[in-house]
Amino acid sequence: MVPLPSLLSAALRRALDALPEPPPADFSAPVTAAADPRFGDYQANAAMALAKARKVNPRALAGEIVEKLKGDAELARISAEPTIAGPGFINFTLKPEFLAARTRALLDDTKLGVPTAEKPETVVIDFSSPNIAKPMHVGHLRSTLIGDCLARVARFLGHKVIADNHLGDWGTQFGKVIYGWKNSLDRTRLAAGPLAELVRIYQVANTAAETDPAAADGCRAELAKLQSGDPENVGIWRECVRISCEDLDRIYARLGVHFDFQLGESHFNPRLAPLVGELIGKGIARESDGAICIFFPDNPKLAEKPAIIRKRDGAFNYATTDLATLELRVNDWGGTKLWYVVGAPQALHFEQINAAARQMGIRVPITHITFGSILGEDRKIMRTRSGENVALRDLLDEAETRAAAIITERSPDLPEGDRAETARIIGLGAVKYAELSQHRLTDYVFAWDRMLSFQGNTAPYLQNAYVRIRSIFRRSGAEFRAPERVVLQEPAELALAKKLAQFAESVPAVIDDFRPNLLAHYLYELSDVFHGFYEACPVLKSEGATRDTRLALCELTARVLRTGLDLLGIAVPERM
RNA sequence: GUCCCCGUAGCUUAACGGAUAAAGCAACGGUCUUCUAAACCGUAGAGUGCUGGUUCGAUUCCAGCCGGGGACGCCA
Repeated sequence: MVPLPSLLSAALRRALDALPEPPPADFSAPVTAAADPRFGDYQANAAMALAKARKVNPRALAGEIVEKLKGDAELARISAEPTIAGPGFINFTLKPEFLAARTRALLDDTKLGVPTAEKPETVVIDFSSPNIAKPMHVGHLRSTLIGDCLARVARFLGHKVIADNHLGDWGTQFGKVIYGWKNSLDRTRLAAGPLAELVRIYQVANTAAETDPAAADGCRAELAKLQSGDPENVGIWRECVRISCEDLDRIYARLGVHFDFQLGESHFNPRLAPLVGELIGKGIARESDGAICIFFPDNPKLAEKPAIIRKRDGAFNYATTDLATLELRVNDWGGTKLWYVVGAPQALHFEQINAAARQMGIRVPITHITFGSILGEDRKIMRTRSGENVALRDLLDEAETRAAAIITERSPDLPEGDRAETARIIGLGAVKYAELSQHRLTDYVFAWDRMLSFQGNTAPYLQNAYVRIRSIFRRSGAEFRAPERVVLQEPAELALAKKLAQFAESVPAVIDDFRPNLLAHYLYELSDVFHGFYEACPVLKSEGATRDTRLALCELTARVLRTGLDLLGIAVPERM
């Protein structure tokens, strides 16, 4: 199904081409949803843009374009006669009959009007990427939720998506973990809470390394032994990875986040030395101050910022692993787009990776999808080591607890057995929506009340709209059957039908600029319009075609809400 | 010092270069004998950090400044 803006834009293009002096083929003539209902439903600023280039009066040019539009039979089917307003806007108002037909057609479309990508890509998305041996905290939320949402949306649009969790399972911290394991492990605690014990021994070793040079040397020695393949240390490392992954799997299951692969940094270990050798051989990398570096003399911004791919002590690092990962994603997985949902502090790193990839002959676009920082009360970025930041599990627990309290208070009739599950859905939804509904580049200070709000522009508001619809269908006592015809009369019906048709535009917009908040915003508006419809238009008390139409609008709204929320990774309850 | 991101009502946020800057929270006042009041309606509240520039049109693009966050060779 072709989205409405595309249909209108095509008509506009035909009109432009019919002008005595048509604009060039690359002149873009987009049609967008009107900023204000008073201006109709859709608007085009092509006349103003074209008039600017030609230095003519925009309103006069708009008049010429509208004259051509009037002769367009296809447009006449969709829109009333376009009008000219303001400095030269061309405004379209959809015909109720057209909107009714579209609403009816959407009921038969499993994609709810969202067009499939014309050119399907193989997108490899790198997100979440926590470090092993540390519990996930609220700072991990952004990458995890944004990445998961982008993966869901890209998949829905028809792209092949490979979600990869690039676990930090092979770093300097393992020297400390192993040192701690050998010197201060408490087996009883390990049995009781494996991950907590790993964190504890890490912290003990870390503190020791900071104060006692002998302990610091010990940590380094354990790391060196691990990296050289010492069986005992490798065994301890494996056990740590197993413990951590069990914990991570639980939290991802709870979040409903899915990965196709979870290849940690360690996976690429065997490839690092050969890769560096090849890069030296090809003249891409060279020695500098004892380290092996890739220089970027052609890039002014990176001219003095080489990427170090082998440290002076012979060890490899982050950049080396990322380049090896890149090879796998492009050569073995056939990735045609690589997306990295990683915090803004790593911007320089990814510029280097991008530049290095080009020198290696990799042409696949690499996009670093940055996001703002989650700050602590001190307005400083939340870091894993600072300790006082909130564990992700605690946040989710608190979300469910608060949701459960509200359910008990407001919905005492909800069966006891359903309450825990409903609290889970609502609590988790609130947390996810709080994150996904805001612009990804905004920094924000973590606050419980912000993450756990259940009123206003929140997930429960959208879930409540869905629940109200489900309630109507429960009371109607009959399965929904799509009517022969949809007949739109009331303003609230028309408004809802228009908003439903815009789902088709909202979903692709998420991918265009990696902005889940655009979809969240659309779903909020849809819910808002629905609540207005709900107040104005009784469904079950109406009769005949009106009742059929209203039931159809309810059903479609429910489908769009369920689908849209699912793209955000948010579930819907049947009751709340 | 160089570079990157951010700066919008009291608070939290929204707005492909477009029309009178849009919501939520908090405040105040109304709506449950009528499909779930986690809802709806109404009142009040900013002219988008500052100064310039480009444009018919700037919250959006450009320059400088101020404020906040971050990055800048052997952490990841």
